[in-house]
Amino acid sequence: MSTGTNEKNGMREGREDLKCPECGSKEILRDPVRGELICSNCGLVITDHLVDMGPEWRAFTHEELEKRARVGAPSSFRFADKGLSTTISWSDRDAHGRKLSPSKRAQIYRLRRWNVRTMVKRSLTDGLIELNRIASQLSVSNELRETAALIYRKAVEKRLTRGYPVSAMAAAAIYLASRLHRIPRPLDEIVEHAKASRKDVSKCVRVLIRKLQQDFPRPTAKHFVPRFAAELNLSPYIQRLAIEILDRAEKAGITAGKDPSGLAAAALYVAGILGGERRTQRQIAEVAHVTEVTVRNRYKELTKKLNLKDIRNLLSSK
DNA sequence: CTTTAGACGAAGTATTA
DNA sequence: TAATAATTCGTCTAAAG
Repeated sequence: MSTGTNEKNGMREGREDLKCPECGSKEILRDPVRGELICSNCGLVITDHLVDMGPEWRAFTHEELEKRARVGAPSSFRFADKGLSTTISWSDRDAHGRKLSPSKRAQIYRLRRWNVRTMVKRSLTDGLIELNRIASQLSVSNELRETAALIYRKAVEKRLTRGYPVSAMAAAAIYLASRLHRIPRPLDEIVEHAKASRKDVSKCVRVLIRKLQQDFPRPTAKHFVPRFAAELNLSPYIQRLAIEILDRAEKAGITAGKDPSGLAAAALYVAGILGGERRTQRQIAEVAHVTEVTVRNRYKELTKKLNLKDIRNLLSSK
């Protein structure tokens, strides 16, 4: 596919000099009317996103299907549905049921293709706008946004977004991107900011995983530790302690089938107590998006099956 | 009054036949 | 596809601090 140049981890590190994300050209023109940036080389339209005002302008491609548009108003998404957003049926007959002449057929065919393309464009831009809205509220990094956008674009190209709420698909893309970056977030945390039900979002996640044929590493408890710890203002020492606990839990074989974020929560809870930076179960449960009950159960298991007395020594000896 | 602990059925998930 | 097992959730009760 034509997106082949930028693979799974987004396109590049967040950089502020202007460069086309698609072809790398530095010749970026500014459309004074719309405020859009256009790559003069490949015609890519780069919009700053409309909803938030973070310092980053970020880059999403609405074009890569047709590689022209070097002059005049770039064929932006706005231009796409001018007056012709009707659907065109796929039958070979006209309104009276008569068969169409070959030349007519060819003409209609071209119309249909054009029509489909504009629809693709529309769902793309809608989705990317929504994606950016959610990402802003979650304050995720730009790299992650781009990865999410890439996932979303692939989904649209493969027609996977049909039948699902735009917001659900966008949320799912962010969720999966965060997994790719090994900075997973609990699904519920993302759902909170999406205009869709948890059910729909997880449905979209499944669809994407299945149809996109891409490896989305499963979150492990350890991946959650830094984020949770930061939100709880726990020191790096406590983090190391928690990770050590998780290592042992894994060796003890009590992690299988358990919710990773619940596990991370409990480990931090124990580590906090051991290290003298205690947080309540309530606090921890909140940032981990699990219930206190879950924190308790995991915590009980950890203290029961693990010998935790020597952990401090073990850690300081490292 | 807050935190912790435990019990119960409901609900969503993963595994197996 | 349907049944089964394991897990988490929500809510309630109660003890401890």
